[in-house]
Amino acid sequence: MMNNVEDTEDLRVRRTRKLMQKALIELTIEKGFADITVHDITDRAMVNRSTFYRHFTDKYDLLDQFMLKIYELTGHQEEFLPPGEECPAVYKAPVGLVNLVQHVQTYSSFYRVMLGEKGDPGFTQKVLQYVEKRFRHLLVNMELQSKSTVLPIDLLLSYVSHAGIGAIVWWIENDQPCSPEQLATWLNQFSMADINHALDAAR
Amino acid sequence: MMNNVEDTEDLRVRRTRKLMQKALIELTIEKGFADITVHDITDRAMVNRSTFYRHFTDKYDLLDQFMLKIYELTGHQEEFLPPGEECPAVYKAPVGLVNLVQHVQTYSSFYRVMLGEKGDPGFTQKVLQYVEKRFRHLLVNMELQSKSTVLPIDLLLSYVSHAGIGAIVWWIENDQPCSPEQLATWLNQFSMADINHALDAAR
DNA sequence: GGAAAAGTGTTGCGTACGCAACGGAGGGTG
DNA sequence: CACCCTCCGTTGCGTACGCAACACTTTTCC
Repeated sequence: MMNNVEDTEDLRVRRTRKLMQKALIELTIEKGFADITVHDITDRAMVNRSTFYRHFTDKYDLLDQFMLKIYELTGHQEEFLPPGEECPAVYKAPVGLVNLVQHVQTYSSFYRVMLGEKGDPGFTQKVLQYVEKRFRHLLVNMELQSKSTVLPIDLLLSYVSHAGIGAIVWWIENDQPCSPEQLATWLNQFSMADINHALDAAR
Repeated sequence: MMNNVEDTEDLRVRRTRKLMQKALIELTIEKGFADITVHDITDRAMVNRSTFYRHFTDKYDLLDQFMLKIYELTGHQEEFLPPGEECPAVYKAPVGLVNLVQHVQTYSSFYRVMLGEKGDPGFTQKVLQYVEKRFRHLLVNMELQSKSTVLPIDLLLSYVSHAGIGAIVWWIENDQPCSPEQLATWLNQFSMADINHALDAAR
């Protein structure tokens, strides 16, 4: 039991989880995350309540497993700036970032709620932590993290992470006024500019 | 096995059937009824193919079971004109008719295909036969069917049934330009006028 | 306050379903 | 013709799930 992340070949398992995730998303949009009960979810998903506990410990666990999609989408961050190289005037946004923004667009109603007042603070925190982690990873790949001695690196990370979430929030609360690729490109430009600016200051 | 119409308490059974009906509707809209295979349906519904045959003999059977909804919606035809009474200028449409039109509206994309060139002729025939049956039932309730000796009653039934379908087709192919209640009222007015006219001619 | 109701989390047993495999009927392509 | 491929329809076995019931905690309401 509680075979959490892994492959789960059985069609019944995949279907059941999909139905419950779908129910969670719909219900979150309708009444906010806090007011949702396990009974609500299983009712909507046409699944017995006991089955819920075979897969998840609670609704937060279900939410976490939904977030795995984000990890998958951004898991392969192939592209990064070669060390010491100047930033070109026009960036092509990394594939992972475009995937992420497209994913947000697909579930925009859900994210609008979850990142807002009727959402879950823990969710926002987890998203922030993951974004920070990705940025930290990026800096490691750039082999530049050691140079930054003047400006605290954690300040920089918190800064760009919150900024990225801010851009996403603006985007979904204004009904995605630009394409995902456009937003991803801007996000990439701004965050890279911030990072490079911080590194310049540190030199 | 093959417990066709009945209650089917088990949640798994109801869910499985619902998922397959949903898949059928979606696929019909996407590629037409003729091109759908059992594999397509089970794939979309996230159900094993063998499970399909536990519930239905083929896709036509699945389609038939979807039509049961129509029978349920129109099953209780409470209101009908008292015999010999004059038709009032403004009708209130029968509940069953309003329910039917609302149901068509809910699945309008599906009916648009099914009643059109990419649909199934047998489906249209079944709808027509059912509508005829309802009209025949109505005439029996009005206790007026015996009076019609000049005009063949089957001609009248075929006339008003096809006319009703025609109105529905116009309605869904023009994106429901009026409310279901409005359409139901018109349908009721016209068909009742036709029936009474035929009866007058027979007198 | 105290009772009723709603929500959580767990259990054993029966069953609907997934899986793999089968044979068979078209239906195109060399 | 033989060959492959798709789709159909069925079967036996193992398993995920539904159901009912349970104790417990938290909410709601008079």
